[in-house]
Amino acid sequence: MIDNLDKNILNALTENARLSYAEIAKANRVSPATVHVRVEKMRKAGIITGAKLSIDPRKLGFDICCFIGIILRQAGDYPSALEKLKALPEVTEAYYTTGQYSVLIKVLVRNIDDLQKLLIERLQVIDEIQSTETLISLQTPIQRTIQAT
Amino acid sequence: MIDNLDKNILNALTENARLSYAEIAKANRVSPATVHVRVEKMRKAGIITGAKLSIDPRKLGFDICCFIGIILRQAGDYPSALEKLKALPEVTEAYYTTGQYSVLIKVLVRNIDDLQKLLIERLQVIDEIQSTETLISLQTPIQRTIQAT
DNA sequence: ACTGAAAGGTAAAAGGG
DNA sequence: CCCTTTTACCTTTCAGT
Repeated sequence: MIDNLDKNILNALTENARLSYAEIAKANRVSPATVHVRVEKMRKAGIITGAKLSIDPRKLGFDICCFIGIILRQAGDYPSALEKLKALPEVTEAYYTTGQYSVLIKVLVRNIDDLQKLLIERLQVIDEIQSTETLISLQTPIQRTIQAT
Repeated sequence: MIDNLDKNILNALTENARLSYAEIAKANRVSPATVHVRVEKMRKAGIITGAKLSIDPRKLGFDICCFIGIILRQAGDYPSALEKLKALPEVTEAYYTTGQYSVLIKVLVRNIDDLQKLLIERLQVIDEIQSTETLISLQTPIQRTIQAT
């Protein structure tokens, strides 16, 4: 399926997506054309889905990161609740989960006031939501990508 | 601090980090060199922290994504617990949080067996950890970056 | 399937308004 | 502060092995 060269290319690019194919090629003693072919192959296979710039949300004024565990009234409420969550730009991630909560979302907001408004005026008014539990993230000490092995 | 051009560049690149400066320049009716200067400025300011390849973990055999809420025995246990969590490659994210849990981690594993082994043999044996609660993510319907506004 | 060379395009640096 | 120009490098393609 994927060999060592593929893995090395993936691991190099997941660290730094703007690394040139030429440099990766040199490190792996192959030609830049080969790196190009491999990347295209993995893109077509759906292994590589894109490349995103990493930005520091705090530098853009989003000082608060938190997770909100959402408990829905009924399991069947999930699709319509999701549509309403998608409409909130502060919600950057959502996970449909088993366990404690039905949905776990990650939100970025500018300050505590914005968080409070989001919770009271835009989340808790959603009919499908029974209750929410907020976990404010004080620090993000680990942030990395899975290594291809 | 940052103007509209900066914001447009950020939003374009957060969507697709391999977009060429020439294309961004054309869309904003400025020269490619200007885009380059702005990007460098934002990199030096710490707004842009890097670029990462997005990959599909399932295509690499990591079929299970879950969040684990960790309750520590004592608040002071955090630094040493964190070091032990960093040593586990399956832990891709960690958040130090207020509320329900002390630490929330995101883990990627290949299958249920690996999850069970991780929980029992490598997490619950950590002295600083009092208890854990696992939320298995069945689906990730929202995954996006904050928009600069 | 990889390589090497060729063509086109892009990034980065320098100079001018 | 932004533009144009320039140079060097990079990506991408294709014929050949």
